[in-house]
Amino acid sequence: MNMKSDLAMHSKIIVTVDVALLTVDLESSLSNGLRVGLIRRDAAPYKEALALPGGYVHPEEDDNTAAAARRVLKTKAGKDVRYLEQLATFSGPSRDPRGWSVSVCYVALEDRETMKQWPADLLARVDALPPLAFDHATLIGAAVERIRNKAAYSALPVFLLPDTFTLSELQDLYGRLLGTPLDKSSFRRKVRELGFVEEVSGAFKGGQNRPAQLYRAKEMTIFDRTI
Amino acid sequence: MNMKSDLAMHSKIIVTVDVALLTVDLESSLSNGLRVGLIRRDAAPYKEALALPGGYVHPEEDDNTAAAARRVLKTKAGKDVRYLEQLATFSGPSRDPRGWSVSVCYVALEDRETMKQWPADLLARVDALPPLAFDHATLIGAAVERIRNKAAYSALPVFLLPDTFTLSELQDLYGRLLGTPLDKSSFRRKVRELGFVEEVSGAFKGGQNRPAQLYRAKEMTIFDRTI
DNA sequence: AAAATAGTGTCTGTTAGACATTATAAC
DNA sequence: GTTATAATGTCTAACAGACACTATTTT
Repeated sequence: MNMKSDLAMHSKIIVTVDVALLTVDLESSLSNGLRVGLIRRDAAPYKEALALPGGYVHPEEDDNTAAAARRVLKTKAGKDVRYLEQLATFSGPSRDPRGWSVSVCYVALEDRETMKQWPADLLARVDALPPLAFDHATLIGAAVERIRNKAAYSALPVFLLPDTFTLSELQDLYGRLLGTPLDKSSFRRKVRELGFVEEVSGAFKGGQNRPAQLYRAKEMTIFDRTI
Repeated sequence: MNMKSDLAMHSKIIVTVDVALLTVDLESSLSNGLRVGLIRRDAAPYKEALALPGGYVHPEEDDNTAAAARRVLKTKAGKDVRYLEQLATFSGPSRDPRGWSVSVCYVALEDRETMKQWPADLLARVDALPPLAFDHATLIGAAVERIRNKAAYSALPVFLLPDTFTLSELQDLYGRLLGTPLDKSSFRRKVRELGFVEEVSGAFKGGQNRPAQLYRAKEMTIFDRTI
């Protein structure tokens, strides 16, 4: 098999990116609160169906697939995403009815406040997904698993919270991701020793009771290498 | 930008797979013993240069990129690989002189005995790589990092050993991957409680001294989901 | 017996979970 | 004061690292 025939075959492959944009709703008490941002497709295939934001890679425009993913999100959400990480690449002859396709899938994290601008009916609970186009339910499952796994040993979940947050909110978030309630004392000990947050001096969040100290993520904690 | 122009642009993208086939040489005392299987390219670009085994995805033949990676390895090594895992996808306009390219990269693990059939001069130490084609040095770096990270909490490294092995060999391997000598007693305690190996009853490995019990990996320990 | 490696036992400092206590606000 | 949540302190059981010890082979 020579290169010419390889190239001939190759040209049939569809190359896209898809992004699982995750956020968490700390209000909802049922389920873990994880939600994913969907779009409603305006073209075939799967016209009118719900799907992850995604699209073709544009070689003239995109410097790599991560840039393509950022461009797609910028188009759909109107702003740059705070955190983007490559998840995995899905491929095969039947996942896209147009033909043999490769989709490089990314996970993005955004806090609930920022996601307010996303249409509420397109923010689906990840544990109760509606029917989705392509194999996007599978991608979301992989994205959720990735973020859950990382919650156990990294500071990454802070991207799911606003710029400032209380330790109780952070604990609630980790508890939801890990699927188990955490002990307050142990959690704070851990957070202190890992040292990825710092007090916002003098800033408190008040409620019906004792106000809580606000914290922010320390500048450039190394969360992960992004490719 | 309509779909037609998208498709037109899209057809320029080169889709390949590359495989970092890793093994470990427990004899070598200098370095960690990790080695990667290379090939010498027989066609442009980078003709005559050293590179990872890889090639175009064949839509007619391959059911997905993992199948393409297995096919490439089968062609180069003549046998099916024991362990294959998707690593990451690398992309961009300049990593391949032929044009905008996407390479889905895989990590494969094989034991040293099996790798004896690989030409010795094409088994490079990962900590002293020769000049390589494309961005393959980067891919190898990512592959090594992945395997090192997994060594800390999984049974995956057993694929770097022959079917049967002694606990001392297993400890040596983990120590090399983790970059630190491990305590014999603690290591055995851990291996016992994780329970991913079992004795091969009556089988011992003799040397200049007390023979060591041989073990094998238990059938279908779950190492990881492969996509 | 000496040498070398396999394999086990024990001690101890650290840590994570459980839970009690104190602190500070609203009402 | 009561109530609610923030924040800290203390106790304990489990565990990991260090290291000593025993076991079994070759020479």
